[in-house]
Amino acid sequence: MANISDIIENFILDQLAEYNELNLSRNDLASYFNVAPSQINYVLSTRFTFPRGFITESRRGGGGYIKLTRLNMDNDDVLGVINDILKDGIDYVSSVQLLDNLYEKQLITDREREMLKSALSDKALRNPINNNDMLRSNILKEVLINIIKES
Amino acid sequence: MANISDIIENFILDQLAEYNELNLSRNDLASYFNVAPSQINYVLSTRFTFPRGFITESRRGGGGYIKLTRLNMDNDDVLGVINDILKDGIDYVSSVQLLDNLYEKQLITDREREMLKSALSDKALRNPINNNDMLRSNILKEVLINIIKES
DNA sequence: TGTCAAAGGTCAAAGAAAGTCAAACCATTG
DNA sequence: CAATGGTTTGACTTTCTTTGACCTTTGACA
Repeated sequence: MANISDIIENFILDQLAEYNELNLSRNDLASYFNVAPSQINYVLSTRFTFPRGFITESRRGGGGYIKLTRLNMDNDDVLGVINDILKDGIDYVSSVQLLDNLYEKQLITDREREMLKSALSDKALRNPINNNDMLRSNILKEVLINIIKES
Repeated sequence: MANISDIIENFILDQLAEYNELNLSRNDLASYFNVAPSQINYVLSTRFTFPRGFITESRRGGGGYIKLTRLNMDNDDVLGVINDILKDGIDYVSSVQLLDNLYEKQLITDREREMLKSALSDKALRNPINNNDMLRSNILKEVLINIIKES
């Protein structure tokens, strides 16, 4: 239990205790704990995962960073939906129903719903190989994650 | 945000806040921030781009200058942009810049911008054949048409 | 009119992050 | 004690930034 990954995990959790957002530098963190930089990725990808309620964004190059955000777990139902539709795609009609649902729950506005309907329409997604349902669910998933991130 | 390019970007945005036009001297700016003059070009070409609603004109030689103009985009222009920028696909970075632009013009909200960024991310669009740029522009097109219809 | 200094432009190399992936390592457990 | 699965490390990749050397354009003025 005293492996360095766990220690780093706790360190990060500590930092995160006060705010739901944390900006960290992979190199600094790595050298602070005297580990390979990629170990930070390992910790993030095994501990701070989406199912556990975290998401990360990052930027490379000079002034790069890794931004870690803790999701608000009040959004359990949305989380459930995400993992459901994630599985095997969703057709347009169902996705509209889903959007209506989110609107009813006041998780998205009317305008947002309409925008997303456009974005998820077969016309928008039209492409050579017909994987629209899968594509739709991927897009929806990213959007939903974004929504619960913001809230 | 520890990189100088972002700082220069903000500085310029600050200057630009009041008017839609700004005349700047590459050399002066560069020496003010203590960077290579070409860094100014870098900032301009990565931040003050057309999708973000800017154009630059310049003149060399004695009394030379760089003139930066923020485009004022109304609904009609958005249509133009649709046909222009989106014609043969758009990469993620440019599409984000376009969304930034629409946000600045108050045609979409911050939240809508973030949602659309998610929807247009490579992660969301990931698919066997790599036609992300085309797909992205199709989606964006549908959404923008929808927005204009509403307003 | 020709020359030259004063701009700005271009491009490629170097630098500064973060990401990926596989091999080596280690700890648990049947 | 061997198999399994989680850790740790390091080499290589990708992305973004910074710098500098060299190029082109322009206007002034001898």
